[in-house]
Amino acid sequence: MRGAARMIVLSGRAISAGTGLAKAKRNLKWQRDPEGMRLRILEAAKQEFSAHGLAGARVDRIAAKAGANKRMLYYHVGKKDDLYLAVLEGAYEKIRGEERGLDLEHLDPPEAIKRLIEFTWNYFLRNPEFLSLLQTENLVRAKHLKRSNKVKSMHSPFVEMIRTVVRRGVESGDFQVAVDPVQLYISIAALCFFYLSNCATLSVVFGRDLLAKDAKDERLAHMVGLVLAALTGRSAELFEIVKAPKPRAAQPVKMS
Amino acid sequence: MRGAARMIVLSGRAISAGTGLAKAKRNLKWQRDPEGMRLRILEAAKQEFSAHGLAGARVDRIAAKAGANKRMLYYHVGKKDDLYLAVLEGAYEKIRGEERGLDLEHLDPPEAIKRLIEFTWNYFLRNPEFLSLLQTENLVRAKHLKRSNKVKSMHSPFVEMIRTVVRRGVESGDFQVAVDPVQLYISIAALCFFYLSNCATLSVVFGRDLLAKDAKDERLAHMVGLVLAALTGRSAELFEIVKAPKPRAAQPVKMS
DNA sequence: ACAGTATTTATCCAACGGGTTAATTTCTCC
DNA sequence: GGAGAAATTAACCCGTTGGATAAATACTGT
Repeated sequence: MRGAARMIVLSGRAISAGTGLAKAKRNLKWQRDPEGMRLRILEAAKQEFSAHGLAGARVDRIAAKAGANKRMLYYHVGKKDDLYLAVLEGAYEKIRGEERGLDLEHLDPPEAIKRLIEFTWNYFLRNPEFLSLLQTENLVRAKHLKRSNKVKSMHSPFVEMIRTVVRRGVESGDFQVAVDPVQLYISIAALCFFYLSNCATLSVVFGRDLLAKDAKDERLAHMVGLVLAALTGRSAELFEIVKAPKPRAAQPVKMS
Repeated sequence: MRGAARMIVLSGRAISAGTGLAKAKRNLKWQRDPEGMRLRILEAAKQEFSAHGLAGARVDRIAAKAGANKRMLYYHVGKKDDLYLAVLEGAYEKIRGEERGLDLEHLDPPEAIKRLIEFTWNYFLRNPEFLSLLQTENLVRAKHLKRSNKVKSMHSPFVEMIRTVVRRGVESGDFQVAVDPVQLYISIAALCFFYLSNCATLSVVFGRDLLAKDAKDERLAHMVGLVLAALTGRSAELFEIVKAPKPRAAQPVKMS
């Protein structure tokens, strides 16, 4: 239940929306809005932690970004570490929620895998903070995640989903191998995750802008082609079908 | 040229190796060893930066770990950022060096790809700091890397190597597709990198120890199978050949 | 309208952390 | 054997930062 209807107050000064109303309570300095405040704090914290990591994040900056007094962070959430964990849990909740919304049961196996890859790719593109947060959490060896019962109980629906898709694919003859769904899930995540999270260094090393529209399209086509080719064994067709729309652009990297 | 022959002095106190020698110069507090000092500083910095990231790293800890006075860091290398860049450059130099040592020209294409994957996997396993450093650098959008002419000029030999391997594979009929070598290189790195760098969170999420011997073997087999199956189109055989040694262990993850 | 509570602001502070200054010691070359 | 340079230590500086304390203000039920 969000208190979203409430007027939002920034840094102690009320936004005089209707002037009339504001004048009525003339000495109004600020309004209460605990739920809204909490949300703004978590949103600001998410930005800060994903932009600077756990150690690099600054509590004061979070407060400023949330339009709140620093004390509010401790009042509504807790100390820096608690704040960070809350953000992390929120991030997992969000992706798990979207994952559940994507039912692939009714698609034929290759199509289902393709859609799974596309979803993962687009989710990462739309939620770059998620990538940073995961990296940050891995830097501290999942210290916080281990403490979090909430996250531990949030299993991704994808593993079981992949298991049945693969089984159906094998039975129908579409797929030639019954790969371990966990391995496949990790591989799909890996292909998307690494490209995007290491985009900056890769772009420098290869001297290409890997986030350009064309580059992203090409990457998605490659990933889908790679995985489906491996599963179906029909490499040639799949790689071509997938990248069909493009009339074969010249390769930007030159060799000797 | 390392001054390695010199006696190493820790935190201002000489290690009295030969007692006789030490007594000869009785009031000896410490010895000079600029090259050794620099190496120890960089090694300590590498550990610190990879363990805690750039913002989380502590200059004092680096000094302590190097058995040096804090001032030495600034004297021999520079400020924190310079230190970090030096470490990063060193890491790139090291991997590029090993990459060059691995000539795959004389192997037949599938074997070459297999060896490439194995090398990447094992390098990451042997040099986990490299993974952290890359993540850290990406968190700051490759800020330092962009400033580094040294790294920018260190092209990985793999891209060109992959290009010729793929071409040979297509010509010989081993491979069914002429994938873009950059995409393939990124994909191989991704499969290895993500699994290892996100090991901690993945282990929590899946409730498995992904670094157990068996898990690692299984992962390597999966990656080789996936990539080679995609390239050759012979999914079934490859996945089985690759994981042949194992008599099909029971799956630890249970479903409904 | 008023008492009590929930929410928010205003200040403060002790520890930390990067970086610097100045003195000390060892080495090298004549 | 000693002067000058190179390497190293010791001590300090000061802005930052996470966190805490206490006072003020808005809301709620009666």
